Amino acid sequence: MPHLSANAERILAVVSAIPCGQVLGYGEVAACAGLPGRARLVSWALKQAPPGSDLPWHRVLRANRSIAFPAGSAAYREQRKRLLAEGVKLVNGKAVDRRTDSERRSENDLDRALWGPES
DNA sequence: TGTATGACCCTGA
DNA sequence: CTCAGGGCCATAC
Repeated sequence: MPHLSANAERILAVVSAIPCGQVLGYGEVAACAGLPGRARLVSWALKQAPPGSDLPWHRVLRANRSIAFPAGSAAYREQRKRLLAEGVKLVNGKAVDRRTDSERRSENDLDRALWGPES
């Protein structure tokens, strides 16, 4: 196994800690690993990561929540497949994790209860 | 040593 | 919404 830098190790650790059904941006992962502004290092680390590992690489998206691979490529389809399998919706090429969705739903319910059905 | 490339990001127009 | 400009870091040539 090639020896990865400490930075790359931290990055991969953060990625592996992303809960199922949730997604993070490259920049967010970098910041979470204590490397703000080093989004590029995240992509590099993911490429270096051994295939076959349990690393949930598919939960890492762009800052705008879109898949980083060229649309239609094999990797793109693979990532989309894995995300859908975890309940992550893909609307207009952009991902919406379940947590945000349910939060928004309960938020709407609360708003309706407090303010009434119409605005 | 210097340039080019990438699973990127932010700001401003 | 798009586009351009600058920043970022590791690798390859």
